[in-house]
Amino acid sequence: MATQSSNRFDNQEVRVATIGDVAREAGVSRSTASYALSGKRPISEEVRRRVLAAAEALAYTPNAGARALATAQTKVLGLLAQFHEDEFAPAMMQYILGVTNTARDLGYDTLLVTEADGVRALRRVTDSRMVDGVVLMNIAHEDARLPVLRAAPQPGALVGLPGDCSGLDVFDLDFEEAGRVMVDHLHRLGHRELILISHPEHVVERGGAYVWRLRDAALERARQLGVTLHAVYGESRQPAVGRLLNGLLDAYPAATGLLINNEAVAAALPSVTYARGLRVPDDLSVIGRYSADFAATFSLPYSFIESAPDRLGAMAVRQLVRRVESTQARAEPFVVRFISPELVSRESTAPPGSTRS
Amino acid sequence: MATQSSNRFDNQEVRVATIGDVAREAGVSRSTASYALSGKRPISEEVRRRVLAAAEALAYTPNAGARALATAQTKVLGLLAQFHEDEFAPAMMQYILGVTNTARDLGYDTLLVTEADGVRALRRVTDSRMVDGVVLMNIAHEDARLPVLRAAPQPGALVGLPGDCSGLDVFDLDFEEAGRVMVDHLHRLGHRELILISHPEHVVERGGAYVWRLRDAALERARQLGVTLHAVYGESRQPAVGRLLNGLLDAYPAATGLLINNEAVAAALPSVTYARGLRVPDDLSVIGRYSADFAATFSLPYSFIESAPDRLGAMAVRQLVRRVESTQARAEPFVVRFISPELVSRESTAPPGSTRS
DNA sequence: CTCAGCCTTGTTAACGCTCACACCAAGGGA
DNA sequence: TCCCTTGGTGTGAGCGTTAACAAGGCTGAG
Repeated sequence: MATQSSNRFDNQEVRVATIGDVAREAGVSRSTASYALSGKRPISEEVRRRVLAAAEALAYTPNAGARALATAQTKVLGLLAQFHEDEFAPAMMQYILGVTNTARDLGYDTLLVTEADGVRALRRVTDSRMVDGVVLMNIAHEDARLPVLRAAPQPGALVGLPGDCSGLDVFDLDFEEAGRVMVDHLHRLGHRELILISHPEHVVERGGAYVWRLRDAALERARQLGVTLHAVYGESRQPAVGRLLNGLLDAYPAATGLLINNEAVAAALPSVTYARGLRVPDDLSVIGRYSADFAATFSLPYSFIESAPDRLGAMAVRQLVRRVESTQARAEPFVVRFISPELVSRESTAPPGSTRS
Repeated sequence: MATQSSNRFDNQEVRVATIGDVAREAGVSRSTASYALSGKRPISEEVRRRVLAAAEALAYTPNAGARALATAQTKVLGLLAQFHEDEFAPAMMQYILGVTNTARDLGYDTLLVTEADGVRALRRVTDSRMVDGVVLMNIAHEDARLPVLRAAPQPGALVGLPGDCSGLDVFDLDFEEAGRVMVDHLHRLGHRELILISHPEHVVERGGAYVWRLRDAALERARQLGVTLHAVYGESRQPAVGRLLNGLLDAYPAATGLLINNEAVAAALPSVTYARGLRVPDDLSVIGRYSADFAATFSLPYSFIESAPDRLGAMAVRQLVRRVESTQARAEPFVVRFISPELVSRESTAPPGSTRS
């Protein structure tokens, strides 16, 4: 179970090379070594070679803490995500990867903070100057973190739309348009009674605006088109999801289309339709809202609105880094950008067949 | 689209309070303020109150970079995860949360590094002293990062079993035992022909030992028990997964049990069984291997071996922090710990019914 | 009365890096 | 001839924090 061999920590700390060591090895001053490495002022070819060789030989890597102290830049971005009880964590992964990968491409590392108390977490990472900027996720309509962010010395970017965007760069899917696209699409095919399943009610209570943004826009469009739309809260776990779906299909036998603004419900739907002998799209047309990646990994055969989590994460990071790196960019007005919902066809919609009932 | 209001970065940097400001405000020296805040040496009640009040009034938070430089401790752990093309990212989320949450409980933040080049990433975060220790995930049998980790000045912990554990703390599910438990369980119920679906072949080629560890142990046990076991590679995406499953069920009509060591395949199975009119467990017994959380969110109705990602992440972090914080703990021998596979019943197994064919 | 020893606080030197400010030599224009 | 520029390099201060060392005042024992 446990090896008896002694370990590499037995002998005292191996001292790692500093820029002073590199300078000595190359026979120059510390600043010359620094400049040769950074290229921030002209250095003779001869000296530059010697410094580079010395750095290579000593496997020199600048000490991040020291550099941060001297430059007031950490080259780290904070990523604040909140995972509430009962939330659908797996879908989050795509957003996170969008952020970490883009950050790295731009030369930044990412501090992932999943602390439940988001306000305290944000205050901690900004006040301590651990990060040059922050990306906030899981934005609530009235998000308690926003006042803290606005007062922070570092810039920040949001993935998700809050009630008040002032003083912030905001990126989100255009959920209103997504709702309209869903309704339009099925209306055009001839559907006249639809069901829209959103997230669980507690998500709304927590201020998850994307729920009502899509729903209200869908309801409005349905009203304009004379389509009946039953908008209901969803569930995020089994067996509640299954019960809910069966209950809805029983309650609205004339509904011929299903709109799903909730990954967990979409994931649960295939089992239910198969169990009930419903054919998609012959008996029931379905449109979801998630990412292509998510669809592929979870065998979701439905047409869907691409939620583009990676693109959103990337956009937020790019704007954030712009502000971090340029005083000029810092002074620019804040932006609120929406990604247009794109309907990806998986052929799960068709003109309504005979009524299901 | 963009507000015209000027922003808070227009005026120059708000200088944030340093410990010097706190000291001045409290009328003491910097070191006294430091000691009063850290409690590392006795301070009179009177002075301590003054310092605390000053710190409070100035909203003082220690500068992380400066502290790191002075103490040679960053209070940050690195989490190195590699997301290979075509890998099943969502299942990763649970492991990550296990790490970040436990780290935070112990007073550490987490630097999430998802860079494709894991060796370079590891070298960067350790050499630059950005982190006090690292947790490595997605361990390959011959993982190129391990030599780097062994040579690093910081301790590290692995989630996943490499070929050579020397000089490392390792935590993993006991995949061998998991394979045996699966086979034993179905054998006891009377099954005599089973199919085991693993990960895609490229996972094995990349050195994903958990694939063959479970498989080989299952094959060995099956041999001992006189059970026929068809072990095959899986797929991780639609529509390949569906094709694979259908193909297998056609190819082995006498098989009455399915063992699934692959989240993506498990997620895809319900659609296939429903489509084929197969009842679980009446016509087919199924056992998966994933986490309870995963099962709940993805409506997976199968009995499964709990893979306990959160527990593994937490164990790794706890051991890592022990080593980071205590010279004594550093000198202790390295450990390799396996979590025992626990079979969680969802009643998807039963004695074999009439042969499916 | 003196001095060891404790309690409390201050002084100062790091930690490793960057950058503003010299400084020097060589070359070119007036 | 002198001065000014320009290219190349060194010196040293400072980033904010900690901690080793020093030092003062007080108590109590001899």
